[in-house]
Amino acid sequence: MKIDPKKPADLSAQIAQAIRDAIISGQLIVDERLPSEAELSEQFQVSRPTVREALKRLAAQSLIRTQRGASGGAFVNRLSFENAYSQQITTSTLLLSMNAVSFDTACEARFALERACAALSAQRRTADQLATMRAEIHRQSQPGLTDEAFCASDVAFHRALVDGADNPVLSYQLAGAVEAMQPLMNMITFTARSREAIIALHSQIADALEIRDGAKVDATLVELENYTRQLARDVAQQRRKPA
Amino acid sequence: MKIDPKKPADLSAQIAQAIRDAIISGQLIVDERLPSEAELSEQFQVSRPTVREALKRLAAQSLIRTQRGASGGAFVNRLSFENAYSQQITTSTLLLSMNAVSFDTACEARFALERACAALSAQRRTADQLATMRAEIHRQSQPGLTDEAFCASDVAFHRALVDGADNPVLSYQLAGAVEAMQPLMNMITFTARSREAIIALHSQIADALEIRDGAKVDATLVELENYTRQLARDVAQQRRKPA
DNA sequence: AGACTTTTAAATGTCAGACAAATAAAATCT
DNA sequence: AGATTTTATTTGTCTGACATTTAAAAGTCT
Repeated sequence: MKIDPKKPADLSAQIAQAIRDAIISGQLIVDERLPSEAELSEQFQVSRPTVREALKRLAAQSLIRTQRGASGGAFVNRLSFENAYSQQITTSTLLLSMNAVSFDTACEARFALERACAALSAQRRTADQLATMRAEIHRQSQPGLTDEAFCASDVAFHRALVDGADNPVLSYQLAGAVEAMQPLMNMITFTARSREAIIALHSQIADALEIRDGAKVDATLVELENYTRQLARDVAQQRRKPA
Repeated sequence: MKIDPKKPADLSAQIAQAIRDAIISGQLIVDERLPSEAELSEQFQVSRPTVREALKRLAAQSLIRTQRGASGGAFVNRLSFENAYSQQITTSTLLLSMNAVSFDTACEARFALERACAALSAQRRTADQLATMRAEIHRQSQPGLTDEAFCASDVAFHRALVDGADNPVLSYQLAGAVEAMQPLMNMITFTARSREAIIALHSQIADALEIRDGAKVDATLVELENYTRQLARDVAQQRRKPA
């Protein structure tokens, strides 16, 4: 683990990269303790604040965790799927908002990815997951539900669908796509009629999953995608010429 | 932008979160300059090193960039797709290696996602992208190619396929899945015969894309997935009883 | 001896003050 | 006016110190 002494700027970034490389390459394994900040500053020939800046960079990526006190220190973190989820969601959300990704583009990506899970989920979904989906459908049909609550339930429904594929890597990838769509979905106001239509499609999906008909799930997702995009177009149109 | 003075530990994390929230909520917009470190330390009533640790955390997530000198400072970064790619790849790679995700699981996810692009790519792929794919196929058939180079070309091929869908969100999501597979793929040694088989399937995919036959692309990807998983099984078997 | 309490040492968290280096704007000179 | 020098601002880094947390060691009592 060495750093280039010729490039004096961004020492903390170099040190962070050196430690990151050590973790990625397996030189540092999960739960292993890094040398103390004092030892690291001696190893890299920099001051402790510089080492600390490097460690904070790694902590921001959940690559390490720190613990105070005797026998404390910085430890290599097991990057859990949950940690990765939340990072992915933050990143995806910012990516969409900062790059002015259109609703259509985001929607297309989200449904394309979700359809990738359809067949697997039809094969493997558990009774529990199906029950979750039914429960969310029921919640969605409650009167007096706010748009935010409806959206949240929508996310939970699709989350259960994705989890049905029983592949953590897929769930992880989809988490970003589905959750990052929420701010965009929140721009849509769901009328009673549009909610009905969505709930009907959700029910169709649940029915298809119940009989493990992957093709039907896929087809219904296409319908749902088209309907969602239509709703977004309507909102855009109404904005253009308001009443 | 306030922090809780009652929880004295992890001040830098709190400050980072406060600034992060301000960025996500749109209070700080792209390319806006943050207050100087001195001003921030006064605002938050902490020392400059603490502020710096917070800023480094944000820099690690590419949320800000810093510039030295007069009229320098920390600026809100436009989170580009490219920045997000590399972070996603790092995260995905670590996620797979640290959680002992099986080859089958990763492979299944990767191809499921890639198949999600197949139909779109068949519709929209440009002549350029097709040419890239042909070029990579040609490279793959060169004799004396190392396994790493073959893998790299394989990634480039699939990258072009995904980019053909002309949806940056899809490309971003897929980047993680495809690239994170590389360390796992590198465990496979590609014999001359297996390379031939893969190249044949690649050619089939390119041919199908040329005539914009999405279903054929999809079917061939299924074949490729099965073949890849078979190769991995063979490697595992050979390891169990080595000659 | 064993269980409980106190002390101690090690580590991170935070602070204050200082200087170096880069950089753009202002001032100066030709 | 244009080129050069100076200056002020800001980040990057260092030194040294103290606070806080925590586990282990030492001590104490039963």
